[in-house]
Amino acid sequence: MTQPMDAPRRSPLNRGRVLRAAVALADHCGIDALSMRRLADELGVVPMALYKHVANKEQLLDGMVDVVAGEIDPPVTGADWQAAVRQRILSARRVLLRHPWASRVIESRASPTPVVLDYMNSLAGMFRAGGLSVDLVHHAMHALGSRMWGFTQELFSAAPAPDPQARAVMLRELAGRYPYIAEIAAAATHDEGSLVGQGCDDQFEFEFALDLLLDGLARLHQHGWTPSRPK
Amino acid sequence: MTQPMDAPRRSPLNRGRVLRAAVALADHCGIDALSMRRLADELGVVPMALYKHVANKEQLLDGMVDVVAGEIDPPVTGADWQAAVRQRILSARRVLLRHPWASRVIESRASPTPVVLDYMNSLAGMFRAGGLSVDLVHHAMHALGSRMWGFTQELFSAAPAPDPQARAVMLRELAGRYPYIAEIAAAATHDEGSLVGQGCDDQFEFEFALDLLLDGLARLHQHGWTPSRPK
DNA sequence: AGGGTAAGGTGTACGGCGTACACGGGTCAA
DNA sequence: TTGACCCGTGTACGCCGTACACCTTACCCT
Repeated sequence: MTQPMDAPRRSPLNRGRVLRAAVALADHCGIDALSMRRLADELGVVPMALYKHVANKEQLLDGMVDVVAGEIDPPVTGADWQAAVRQRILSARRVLLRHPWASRVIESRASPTPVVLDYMNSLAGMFRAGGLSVDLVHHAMHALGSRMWGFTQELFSAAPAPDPQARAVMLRELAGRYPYIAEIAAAATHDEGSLVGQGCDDQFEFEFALDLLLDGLARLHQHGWTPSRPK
Repeated sequence: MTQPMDAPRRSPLNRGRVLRAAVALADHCGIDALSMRRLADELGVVPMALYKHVANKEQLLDGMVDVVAGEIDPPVTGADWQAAVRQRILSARRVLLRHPWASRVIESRASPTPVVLDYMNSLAGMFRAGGLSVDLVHHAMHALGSRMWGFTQELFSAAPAPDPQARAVMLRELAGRYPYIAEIAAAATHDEGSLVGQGCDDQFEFEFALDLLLDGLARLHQHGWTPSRPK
């Protein structure tokens, strides 16, 4: 009499379903919309039910990072280390662009999960395979920082990109107090779109900086850099 | 009868006092402890009183960033651009180390305040004074990213730094799954302290990466880099 | 067959948060 | 005297994460 057959008795939750639902929710509604209550709603469940599968919200976020880290392509083989690292990081970037919330969440993690360590370990291994010394690899990882995940800070990315006329006005008053920023913005708007943040090609900027670092590391490596003998 | 003289009728709040108190509170108790209620308590006032001086918490955080940005030394004069930029950024770093919460807050701002624009503008001006093209300065600013504020992500910095014995055990099990991370950690611990995050000298890592970028930019500049002709 | 155990979903409740809104007292100009 | 204002107050709302006790269901062991 407890209607055993009309509702197909939804399959029980598990950690994987919770994490995937959380990623989907963050993808669609933004990370700020991700609350335990909202996520539970989305899964047709009461908030406290989630705590049977994740210890708390921090661990939920850890798990979400694992999900996106798992989407990064494995390393390519048969290329020189610089190209291989470059490709891998650009793959990470493509993943991060699919999950715009992820960069902030990655930064906010207190300690790395095994999946995150896997990625970092494999990246370090690619440098090592190219012959770089342990010390140089160490510094390389630090120098890359969050860029190894395919994102850069994008300080102040929220440019509403107004119409051309309003933009010209804005540029003019910018030029008064911030001439150097204004000239950059002006140059960028000539080429493409709007103000800084949209007027410049984020992908180009990312690759420019990545190559600056990788080229610099390659140069140090070629010249036999050692900790005691900088440059 | 309303005791007009026993309590010296505390001077009225103002935006500056609110911001300075917020900075002090974040310095002492961490950014997570900074709530409007707690800050109001600290100022001997009711929470809603703060809203007469800052529009909301976001604007409070903006103001706090302004306070710390104001502590950065002005540019030095008479040095070549590379040394000048380097010194300025290292000054920013010293400020940020005094306010450990600030890096996260800076990253979280949606759009720059005038004070923040001042700093970025002046940094761009230093590059320009060195003769770099507008485009190269543009890319330089992006490549620096948050590093222009003197910090790097410090992904996963929270290493409790246990005793040497426990560290050895940890290193051993690290070596099984993450050999390349383990060798870095091992090399770093030989030299100095504990695991990654403490075992390596953050200041050295920062300067290494900063110089890698600045040297790379200098090289591009020397070789007459233009947007169309990379490398 | 029966009873114990464990897994997994529920309901209620607590303390904290940011902040909208109406109010009150003080100061000062008209 | 009156009224406008500045600026601190009090109350209240809706959100958050999550502790804790509870109930149902499924399964295993005797």
